[in-house]
Amino acid sequence: MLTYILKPVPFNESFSPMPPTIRDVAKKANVGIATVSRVINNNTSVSEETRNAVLVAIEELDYTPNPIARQLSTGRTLTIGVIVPNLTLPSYVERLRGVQAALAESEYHMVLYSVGNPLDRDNYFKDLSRNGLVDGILIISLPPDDAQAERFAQSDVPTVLIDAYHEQLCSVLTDDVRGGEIATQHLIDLGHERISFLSDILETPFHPSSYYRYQGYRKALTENNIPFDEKYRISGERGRMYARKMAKQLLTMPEPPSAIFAGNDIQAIGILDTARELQIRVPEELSVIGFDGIRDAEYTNLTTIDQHLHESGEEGVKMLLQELESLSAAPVLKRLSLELVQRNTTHAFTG
Amino acid sequence: MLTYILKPVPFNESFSPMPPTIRDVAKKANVGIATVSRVINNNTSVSEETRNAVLVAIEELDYTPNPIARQLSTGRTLTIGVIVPNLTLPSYVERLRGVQAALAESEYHMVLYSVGNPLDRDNYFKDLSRNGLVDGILIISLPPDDAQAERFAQSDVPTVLIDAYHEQLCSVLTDDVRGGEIATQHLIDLGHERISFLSDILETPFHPSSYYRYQGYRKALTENNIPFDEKYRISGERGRMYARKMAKQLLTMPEPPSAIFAGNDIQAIGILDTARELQIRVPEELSVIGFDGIRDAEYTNLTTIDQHLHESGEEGVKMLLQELESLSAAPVLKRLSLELVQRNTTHAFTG
DNA sequence: CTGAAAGCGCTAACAA
DNA sequence: TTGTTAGCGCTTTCAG
Repeated sequence: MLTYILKPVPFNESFSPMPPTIRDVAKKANVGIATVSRVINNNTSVSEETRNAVLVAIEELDYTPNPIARQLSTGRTLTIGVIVPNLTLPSYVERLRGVQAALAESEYHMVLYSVGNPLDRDNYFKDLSRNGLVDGILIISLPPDDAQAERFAQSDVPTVLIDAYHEQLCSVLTDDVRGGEIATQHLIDLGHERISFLSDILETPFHPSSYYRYQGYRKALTENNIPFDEKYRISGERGRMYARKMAKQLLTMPEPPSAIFAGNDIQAIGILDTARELQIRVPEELSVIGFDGIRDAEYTNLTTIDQHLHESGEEGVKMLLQELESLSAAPVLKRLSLELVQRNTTHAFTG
Repeated sequence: MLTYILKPVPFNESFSPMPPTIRDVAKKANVGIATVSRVINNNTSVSEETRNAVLVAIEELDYTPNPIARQLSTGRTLTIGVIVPNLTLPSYVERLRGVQAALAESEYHMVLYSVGNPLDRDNYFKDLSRNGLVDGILIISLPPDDAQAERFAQSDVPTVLIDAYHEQLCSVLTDDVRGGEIATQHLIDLGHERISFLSDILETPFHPSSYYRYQGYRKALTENNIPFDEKYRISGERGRMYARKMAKQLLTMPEPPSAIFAGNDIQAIGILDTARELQIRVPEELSVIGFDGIRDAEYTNLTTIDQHLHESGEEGVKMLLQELESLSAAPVLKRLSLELVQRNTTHAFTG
């Protein structure tokens, strides 16, 4: 019999371990729960008097509406899912900063889905647009394949790609070909002709931007009638350490380049390391230009192509918020501008 | 009458814009929804036969359980909220990387609550532990006041501080005093006596670590019978540019320091900028040591005190996950080790 | 081993 | 202007 009495434990008004619900407020204010809901949601159809009574009850109970219940009821989560490769590269972080800054001014929160391997990526791509966990999706530097893009496009969760492209989806992009061209042209303008291109692997790219930058490099050479020489092109594993090794290979060959265009800033920094090690003075004896415009480029005084990473994040959010309020059909594409930032690692060719 | 017929629109089996629910699966498999739920949750009390039927139905309908509904029902969200200052400082990012890495191996997701100003912070501190949006909270580099800490401690959402301390809460900490001592001792060991301490403002600290490091600096001086000279201490706004200015002030005075201990790596890098500008050779003419062990320190070959930022994030998660499965009462405190990383910016004193 | 039914806390018709 | 009620999609007793 005791159990019977113990189980329900009703009306324990004095001490409530559970947070108050809308029902508690309604009871306290002597109104229906719908009225409380109206007050919470600023619905106009509530008399000033009633509203105040509810407000007082809310205050006294220190009540906060339960977002989960709200989400289930409305179908909106006020959450944006951001799918991003593990924060290994500074460029991802910088883009994320932009996303965060833009999202801070909206009513949306940000859930970070960090991708460590292709499987992670595929899982997030597959589930996130349909499990109701997010209202919108932002994908950074991870190009979806056709089937995945189709899935996103079909789903009713708006999706925007940043630094990735698919014809079916909205995207914020950089013109990597043009960037590669600008970088190379800068070196040519300085009088260089033996110009190397050092990057990560172009053939089976995780992400094709290096390849596009390479195309820009080739284009600039052609336009200036400088023959392309395969021996000045080198590519390998990603990362500063690998860049060092590649740079060493480049700089120790018989007729070394007088300038190197690196696929990204980190690789450019690796080149600077090697130059120091080999006692090659930069920029007097060797010009180096990077690509990205990460903060480290500033710290190391690296000349680079700034692709406005922060802005890419902001623009992505802006685009997504627009989709969110007016589900437009056609994919929008926004190209970001590029900027040559001259610092201390490029110099006129000196014999 | 038409409206009557149009409203319900039942049994539109052929094309369903809405994702399938547990009820659809139950219907298809000819079982009750409870059984489907059991299968989803790997409850053992289901016959192999029934289980298979359900699995097939799930497969055919391409069904995924709705996490929101689940959350409302179970009260668990499988989400960890991470409150972190705007990702402005590299050290925050590095800690976050650690958090992300550790969380990736758990079943939890990560929601980022980025704090731009004290108001943001107070709001997150106030609401997050009781609105049911997260199962646990990780706070990075944001010390709560007594009332806030009390609130966290009372709430049933486990909370762990990283790089912040309060007696009421679990925390992962660095011994900044000891770190300051190690850094200073290193310079003293190299024969330096005119040692500067350059940092952000100590008096009204947003975060007290600089002050603790300063204490370590003083302690080391005292222990080595080197009189402290106020003119060698300078502090000002945070950031590399301000550090440059402060360094200039320090290095252009009559009897400039032969070594500078910077409150953090970014400030140390600012000092290196100024040294270059003033044509003071580092480390031959000036030794510089930083604090933190961010990646930029590696890039710039900076000698520094590595406080294992990445590990702090991992440890924070580990601690939180423990709290999550066994709500222990007593606050746990974990101190991280410190490491002097000697690179190329410190050198024996040369008259 | 299985199904019916009662919530989880809220929103949104609908009726009054 | 208000209250009643029926869900949102799931988990979890409780019977059977």
